[in-house]
Amino acid sequence: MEKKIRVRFAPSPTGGLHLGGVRTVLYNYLFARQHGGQFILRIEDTDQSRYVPGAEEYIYETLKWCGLEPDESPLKGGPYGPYRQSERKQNYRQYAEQLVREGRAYYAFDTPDELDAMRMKFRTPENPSPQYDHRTRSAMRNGLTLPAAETERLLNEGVPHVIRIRIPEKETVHLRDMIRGDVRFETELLDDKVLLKADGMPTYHLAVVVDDYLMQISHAFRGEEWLPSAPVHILLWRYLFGEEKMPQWAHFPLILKPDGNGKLSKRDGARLGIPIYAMDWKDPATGESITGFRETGFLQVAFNNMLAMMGWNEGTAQELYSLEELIKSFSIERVHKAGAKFNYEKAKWFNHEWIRRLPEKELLPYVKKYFAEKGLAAVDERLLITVVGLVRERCSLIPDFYTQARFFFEAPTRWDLDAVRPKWNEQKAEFFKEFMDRMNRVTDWNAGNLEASFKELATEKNIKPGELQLPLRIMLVGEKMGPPVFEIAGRLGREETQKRIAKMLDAMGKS
RNA sequence: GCCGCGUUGGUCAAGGGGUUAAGACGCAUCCCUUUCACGGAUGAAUCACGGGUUCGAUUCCCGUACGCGGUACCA
Repeated sequence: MEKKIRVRFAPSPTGGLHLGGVRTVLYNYLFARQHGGQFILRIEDTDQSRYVPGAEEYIYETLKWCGLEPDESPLKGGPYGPYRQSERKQNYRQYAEQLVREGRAYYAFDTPDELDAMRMKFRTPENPSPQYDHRTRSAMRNGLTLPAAETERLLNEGVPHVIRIRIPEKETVHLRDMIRGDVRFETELLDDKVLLKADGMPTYHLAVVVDDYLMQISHAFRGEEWLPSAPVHILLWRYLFGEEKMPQWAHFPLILKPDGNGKLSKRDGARLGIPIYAMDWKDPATGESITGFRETGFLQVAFNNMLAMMGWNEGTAQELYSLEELIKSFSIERVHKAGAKFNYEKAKWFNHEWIRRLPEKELLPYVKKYFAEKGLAAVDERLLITVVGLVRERCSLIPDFYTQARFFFEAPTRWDLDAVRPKWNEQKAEFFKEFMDRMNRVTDWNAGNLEASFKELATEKNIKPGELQLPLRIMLVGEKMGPPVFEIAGRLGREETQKRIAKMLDAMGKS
């Protein structure tokens, strides 16, 4: 019988969630949904010193905004809880001690200073960072070098100590990665990683293996930065639970800086003026804040779509995918091996496309919320719907709706008079005065009728209608932008249109 | 330094022994539109380098270069 599909995302609450992190969530989520499996959120908070207040809540909020809510999490609970590693502390020690008993790990009593001294002592130009490994461990204070009675004594006296894995000397560890295929590591080059820290907390290495086992994780997907430590995890699986029970691994490529090289970092956001976190994040310690895609005006569907395409491609020309479509089409095997540079222009393009194709009812909440923030709270909902339809094509971010449509709700207070003046004359002023009057005769007020009336009068006056359209636009909008001008007047209504024409005519006369 | 992973236009990428080497973003020109966009058309621009293997290599193999990641009682 096939193993149940259970995948987990395991962030540490040490700050906001950047793009790479959210993409890992997305891929995990897609895989789980695609196979009818469970998506689990586990919080890796074993390093209490780095815990940032609010970071965990931020993670929940991000997942919620992205629509990627887990089936099991610290909030929801579930059959394999707790889902916060700090609350599972008591689980880990027994496994570490089991390894010691079986000769696969050992106690180490070296102080931080002693470790530094060792690294200094063995440092050479060829080896700038000496490891705690089979070459150096014999020179350290640990269960392998100390007499058994001495180790026992230190333990009994409660001397601070850690437990380190004892890496075998000459073995080749094979990782079968769903994306990269067979990756080999020589244990000769691996170091004796700490498994259990002096404070009794496990390191990531022990915790990930124990928790994946206890939570029956079937597939373990994470960022490429974990690839080098994969052999340690494989060894732990072999010693503790058996490699046959080990989840299948996949290591995702990194998301790189838009310019230059390197992993995308939070600094790049401020430097380049682009969002790199899903949502705004304010570091409570430093006060530093990073803008998010949500606040910049991205749609949930577009954000997910953009993220999914950074590192995965179905092999067709299709680029636009809803979450549902992604669930159908996604496959781990088609995730790239190489990292991708983040391209903000393309990200905006995705958003633009989704703004154009999303049903109005789904778009409206975004627009309403933004309008409210800008002090345009009490807008006529029906007008808003038609206006959204009218301007959506020219908006790529939600705030664009405000610049593109605010004039439907507020009369302009300033006009781009320079655009009008050069060709302005008394005859045109006359035209508009008469046109205001003529408008009263338009029985069925709509764009088409209004345009007909406008052109009729222009012909009578012997003026090219085209020369009058720009001034009319400036009167209604204030600047050279927006949908076709008669469409605007049609939505504005007779009275408001007349008011705006009169107002600018007045301003024109004064200047 | 060592280990690991990568390398198709500026960017995201398809392809994978014989192709005019898809497509998208961005850029440029033109058309449409007497606004700004959308849209349409066209264009510039790519297989990191060197050796093999082969009738033939962008594709397979080996090197080199370059980039990235790791090398913590961080995750």
